[in-house]
Amino acid sequence: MSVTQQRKERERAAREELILEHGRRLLLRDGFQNLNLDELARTVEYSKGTIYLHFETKEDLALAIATGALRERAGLFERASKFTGLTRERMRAVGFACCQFAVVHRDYFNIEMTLKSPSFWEKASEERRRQHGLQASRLFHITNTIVTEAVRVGDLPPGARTQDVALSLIAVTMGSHIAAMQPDIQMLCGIDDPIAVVRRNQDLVCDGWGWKPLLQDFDFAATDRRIKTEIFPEATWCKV
Amino acid sequence: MSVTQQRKERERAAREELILEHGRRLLLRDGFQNLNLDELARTVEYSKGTIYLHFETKEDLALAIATGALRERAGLFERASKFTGLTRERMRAVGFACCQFAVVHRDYFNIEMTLKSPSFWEKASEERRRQHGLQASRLFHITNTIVTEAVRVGDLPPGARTQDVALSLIAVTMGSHIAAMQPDIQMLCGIDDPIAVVRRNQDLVCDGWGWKPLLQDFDFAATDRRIKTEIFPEATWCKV
DNA sequence: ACGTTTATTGACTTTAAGTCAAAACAGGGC
DNA sequence: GCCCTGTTTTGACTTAAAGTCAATAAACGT
Repeated sequence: MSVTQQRKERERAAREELILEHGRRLLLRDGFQNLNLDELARTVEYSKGTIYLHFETKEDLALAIATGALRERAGLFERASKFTGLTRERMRAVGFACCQFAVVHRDYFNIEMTLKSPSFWEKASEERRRQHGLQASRLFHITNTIVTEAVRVGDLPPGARTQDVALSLIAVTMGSHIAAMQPDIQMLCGIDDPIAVVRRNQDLVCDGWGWKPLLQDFDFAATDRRIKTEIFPEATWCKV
Repeated sequence: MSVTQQRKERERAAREELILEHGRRLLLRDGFQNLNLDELARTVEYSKGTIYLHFETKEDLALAIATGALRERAGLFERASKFTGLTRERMRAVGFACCQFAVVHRDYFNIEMTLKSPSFWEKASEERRRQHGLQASRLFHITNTIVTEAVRVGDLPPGARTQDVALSLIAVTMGSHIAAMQPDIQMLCGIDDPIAVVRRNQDLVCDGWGWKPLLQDFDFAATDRRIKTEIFPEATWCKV
């Protein structure tokens, strides 16, 4: 590839990044339905036609934005997985990463929900769906690796299928994030700290599997302090 | 109110029911975004204007459909809550009800997800939002009542806040339904029976709270048989 | 400087939600 | 049965926004 072509490729990538950046802002502000590509075009100071040179459809754009966020989340998971300690402490660090992400991208889960419907998914391009799947499996594998290690060292019962453990953690985390953010559920359940809800529910599921050490047998507050100090010093939301 | 007015009111209600019925079918087939009110008008053999005499916006219609489904779900919960036995068995009956609903309305959760975004919610009418909240709180109270009873009789530790227990069950159920229905997660986790995933995860959370009797100490297969026989004979999906 | 290729544009097409003036209908009095 | 009046229903119209593409501008090589 010639030098000129390389430069053009760089410029193209920079422009795509610019569109994604402003797109993310508008998507979070307005939701997918109300995201207006004419407005986005005005904002990034390119024509709508140019946006369509990068993204096949509005859904394609939204999926690309979501994938970017997912990549960032996977990055936090990776940092968390480097935490040293008992397997349950390491899992806790991943849970911490998940909350850190939720705090920084407060409304990301609303977008993620929009994606889950088949009628959305099928309007995005093949390639972008692949990219999204790639990041999703990164997240899964980080979780699953720690679970596998836990079974190996006997912190989890030998009968537990690792994917089932990972799945239960994914499900409870997703569900807790959504539920704890709903105003009506907040009211009914008297929630004042949604993040605390997510972490408590993750603990419940780990305890449910009999993942040692159980909540009652160990000082996880100390673990949280270490996670915060060693891995996520930027996590000002964590009061430990 | 005159006899004529009463008849007109009945006819109006019947028409609304007709619109909701066909609306539900099209909404499940096409998703919210692709639901076409011109097509719906043709299907119910009324004009689009008439549909707008019943519903302020497309969102309003979709919310009404969702509320109908929620009402049905609450009905199943109510039936389940009449089950006699230990508190954990009664909770299990409610979990069973939830799965029964999920089997009958396989794709309902996709719709429910669409609702959760503020940009959707704010386009529905005040009254329909109230109705939806009403049904949601019915569901919550059935769950919460059983949890309260469990704390009272000592099946749950006295320290547990009942809303926290209820919330964790709501969250894990919601999350499991969504996660277990996603094709990519099914692939990664090797899911062949999504309903089994939901029930297992509900058990994990109950065990996590220390809700007696724990899974390992009791024959819940016998409970499931009783639930099926006594409350949900129509639940052919349940193999016990 | 000039022709050729590539990149960008925004006016245009299309689709579908939402509106409302006009048409159809129903009920009651004669 | 017919007309008049108030109510219901309609579907052509307005509007908004996604997506397209012929025309234009910029970049490039000679």
